[in-house]
Parts: sequence; structure tokens; C-alpha cells
Amino acid sequence: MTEAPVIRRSPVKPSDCNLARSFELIGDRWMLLILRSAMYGVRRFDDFQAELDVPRSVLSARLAGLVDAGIMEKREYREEGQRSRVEYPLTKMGRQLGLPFFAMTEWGDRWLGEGEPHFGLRSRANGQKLRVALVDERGKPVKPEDIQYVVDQRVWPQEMPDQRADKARRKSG
Amino acid sequence: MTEAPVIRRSPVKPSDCNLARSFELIGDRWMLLILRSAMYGVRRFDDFQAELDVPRSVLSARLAGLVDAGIMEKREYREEGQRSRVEYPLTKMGRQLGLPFFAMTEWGDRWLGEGEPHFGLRSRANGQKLRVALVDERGKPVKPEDIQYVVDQRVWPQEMPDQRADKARRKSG
DNA sequence: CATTTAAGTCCATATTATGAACTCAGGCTT
DNA sequence: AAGCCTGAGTTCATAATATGGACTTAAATG
Repeated sequence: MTEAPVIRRSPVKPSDCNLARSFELIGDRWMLLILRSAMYGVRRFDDFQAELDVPRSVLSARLAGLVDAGIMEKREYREEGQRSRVEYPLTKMGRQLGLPFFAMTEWGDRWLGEGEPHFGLRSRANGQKLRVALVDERGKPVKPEDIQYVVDQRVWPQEMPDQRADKARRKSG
Repeated sequence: MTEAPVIRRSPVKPSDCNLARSFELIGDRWMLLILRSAMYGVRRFDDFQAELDVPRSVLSARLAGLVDAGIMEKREYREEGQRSRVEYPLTKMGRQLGLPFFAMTEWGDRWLGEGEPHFGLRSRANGQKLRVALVDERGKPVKPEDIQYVVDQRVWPQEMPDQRADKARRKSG
């Protein structure tokens, strides 16, 4: 392995970086936890509050931020013979956080989990477990050593830090 | 589409959820931004500080937290004829955040980006752009409508909120 | 009409962040 | 040898947020 050069600045300024923008938008403990619950279908103020034990004032502010960002929607609805209530469903923008969140779940399963994870995805077609992978334009998974970083059409010195699916060396081991 | 039932609790308690654990560990604006820079190879205290303009005291605390979590390592190193310095390289645990971060980047490109994104991944083998996808055990991408949630070996009512690769309806449009 | 439920707001206290200045050690310069 | 520079922090006063509990409002229910 060659000596890694010292890199003093990232090639993408935080202010032009969509990852940094995402983190500035939703990189907050409560927002992320609210969104996790929302992914499972939780939609009501008091349900978020009870599940997460988040202070009501904070929840109120975070939901407003999420609505503001377009990730959630605030909607009145009325169940059969009930009075009208407020709900906060995810918008499409919010629902599409599913993939990053699932990738993060896999990371947590590997590095923070103890025992079998409670949650996973499965193919309805063949019952197989699903995982997140990098695929090319034809949907073909790429070998980790074939992954290149590209910044403004140019290959960036480093490779993808680590995608080796090295044989589950679990924390517990 | 059937009426979505009201879901009052997520099927995985936050305290048993590896996603929630991940968020509790690194779900913090500065940590995430530090990790973003670290993914590009930034490793030194002053470089993080200058790039992110994070208060030095906060940076100090966050780096300690990341080291503590096992995501970064604190190491002395000495360049040719220089005095010894401190660096904070990612551990394998840290490098493996690459995939969730890239998934998040794609989300940001779609929903927060203006114009062409600055960063992407490419296959060295055939030059094709790479993207994040859900694949089955054989590496075959699954159709969005075939995705099932599984909680403790049981199928959970809802589907994956949204994986439809619906024709790029960009914010800018 | 009193209660209950849902969805908040208000407010005093506690915690954390911010920004600027300061420290400390080693190597470099003159 | 004395002073200067750099990297990696620490310290501290002030500012901003979070926390937790009580309170509010509105509609439905007994």
C-alpha cells in the first residue's frame, strides 16, 4: 500500500456539497429519530412524543423544520366519526430517505448491534434478504476495488474508503 | 391504494434499533460534517477546523467522541524530517460509513442540489456511473414493489416507503 | 357540564455552543 | 541562544438551545 498523502482540504467545499447540505438540514439527533419513526408510519404529534420521549417544545420545532424543508407534510385528517386531527406524513422527499437510512441501519447492525438485528428487508419475489450495494448503470454490482471517486468529472486520488465485505468480524467476537 | 392504517408505535423500539443507535452516536451536525471531510482524507485538527469553521473546543470534543466510538483513531505520526504530529484517520468502522453517506449524497443531489453535483462514483472497469441500490443475495437489484419490511422474522405491514426511481422530477424544474 | 384527548405553547432552569484569547511543545531562524 | 512559527489543543465569558413541567385550546364523550 502506498503512503497516503496528507489531504488538507476536501475536494468539494462544504457549501457546494449536497452531503453537507443534507447534514445541515437533518443532521440533528431528534430530527433523525423522528424520521426513523416516521419511516415506520408514525405520524402523530403525541405518538412521536411518547415513542421518543422528546420534549414537546423540541418536537414542535423539529416538525416545523421538517415541514419547512419539504420532508414532511402537515395535514388535517378525520377518521370515521372522529374529530379532525393533525398528522405529519412523509412527503416523497422524506420517503426517499429510506435508502440512506437502510444503509445506515446495516452499518449499525454491523458495528453497534448485539445479536440479531430486529429489522431487515426482504424480496417478496424470492424471499431473499436484501442489502444495499453500489451498482453500475446496468444494475450490476461493482467490485470494491473498481470504485473511483469522481469530482467535477475528474478522478479524485482516493478510492472509496471501504466497501470490502470482509468476513463479519463482529464487535462481540 | 388501501387506506394506510394509523401506526402509533414503530415496531422496533428506539432502544433496540441499530438505526436509532447510530443516530444517537453520530447524529450531530458537527460529527457528520467532520466525518464527511474525513471520508475525503482530511485528518488533522487544524484542517478540520479551517475547512468547517467549527469552534476549536467543539472540534476537540467531537473528535474525542469519534475516537471513543471507534470511528476514528488518534495517532501520532512523523513526516520526513518534521516533528511528530497528531492525526485522526478513520478506522474501518469509520470508512464503512462510506456507503450510507453516498446514499445520503444521492438524496441530497436529488432534493437539495442545484445543477450538476460535484461528486460521484464511477466504475474503474467500465467508466459507468455508480449508484446505490437494494440487491438480493445474488446481487440482483430488486423491483421496488418487491421490497418487504421484516421485523423479527415477520413481515411488517408497510412497504419500503419509497424506492420508486420515478423520472427525475427535479426541484429546479 | 365535567372529562378526556390531541396538539400544542410558555417559561424557568440547565446544558451546550460559540468565539476569542491563551497555552504548550518542538523545530526553525538569525 | 532568543525569539518566532505551527499544530494541537484548553479556558472562559457570553449566547443560544434544550429540558421538563405546567398550562392552553378545541372538539368529542359521558
